[in-house]
Amino acid sequence: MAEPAQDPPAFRLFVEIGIIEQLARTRLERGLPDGLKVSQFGVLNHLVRLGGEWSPARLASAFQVTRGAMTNTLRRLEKRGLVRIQADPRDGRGKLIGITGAGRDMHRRCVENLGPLFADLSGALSDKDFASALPVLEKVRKYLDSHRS
Amino acid sequence: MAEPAQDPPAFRLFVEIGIIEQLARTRLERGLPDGLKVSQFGVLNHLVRLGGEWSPARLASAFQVTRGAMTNTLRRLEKRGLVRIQADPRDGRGKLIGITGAGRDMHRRCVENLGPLFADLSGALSDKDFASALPVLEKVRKYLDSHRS
DNA sequence: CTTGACTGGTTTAACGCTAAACTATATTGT
DNA sequence: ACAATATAGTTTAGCGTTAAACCAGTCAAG
Repeated sequence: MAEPAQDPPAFRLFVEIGIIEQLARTRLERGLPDGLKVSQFGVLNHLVRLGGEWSPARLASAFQVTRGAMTNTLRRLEKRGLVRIQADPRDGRGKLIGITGAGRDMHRRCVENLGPLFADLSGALSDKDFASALPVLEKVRKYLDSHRS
Repeated sequence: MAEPAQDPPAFRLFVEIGIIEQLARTRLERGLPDGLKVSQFGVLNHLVRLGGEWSPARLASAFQVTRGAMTNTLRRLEKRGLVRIQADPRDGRGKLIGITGAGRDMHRRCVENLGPLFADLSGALSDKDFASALPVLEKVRKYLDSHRS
């Protein structure tokens, strides 16, 4: 049912990645509370883990999406009261994004809801499996990131 | 610039996959002739490699997208004359998709245009690297595929 | 037969993403 | 100081995707 094995390994890797991305996204989204999207949870998770105030541009760069996409994500998060958007006092063009208390609560709920899903996955594959694939993926990501003409 | 290392390996793997999918898709699309999209090239490649006539439902299942998405992709391919859509003589509901001569030509042009990109990538990573990540990704894909409640 | 359940394909609404154009503010070089 | 350039954020158009509702044709059990 997958792609023919005659394709070169690099190509097959991209095909696998494309399919997994699709399946994982819809799967995660079904587990996220209140219709929250993966992109929105990603930003919340980022802010909770790393803390502090982030400009939209830095967030866009961290997630490798366009600034337009980040504008959209942040607007939806703000509309729910999950992040706070202020003007950057040091740069008249800039804004600063911080997480709110409601944002932290929502993040906690997300992590709880996602727990069983990752637990199931850990039954099928070990952390070692995941860890063995990570270095290659990081290399691919860094290559694509730096060589994006 | 990526996701914090404190997240569990499975989570980090999904984050990497999400970012790579995005970067790879836009990168491939810039290399594809005449504004062809990755999803459209995927179907052409499938038909060229495996040959024969395929129903939209089988194609949707092969690529793990909804039938609605495949309807859309096939309509665009047909509008360009790259595939042929006929009624299935054995099933009044079904259709059969086949590639046309123009479709084969387009596929050849795609492969030519994509050549340099994959050549560059082979400079940064070996086939061995790709091959080492593939088994884990296949396991993840199969797990997500079978357990999609 | 005929009813009920299933499957194939389409359509629509809602969302995410990119690319490109645009405004406003910073920064750099002369 | 000033002009040219770069950066921050927004907006719009276009495409892809899912989910859900829908119609038409198939198939199996009474």
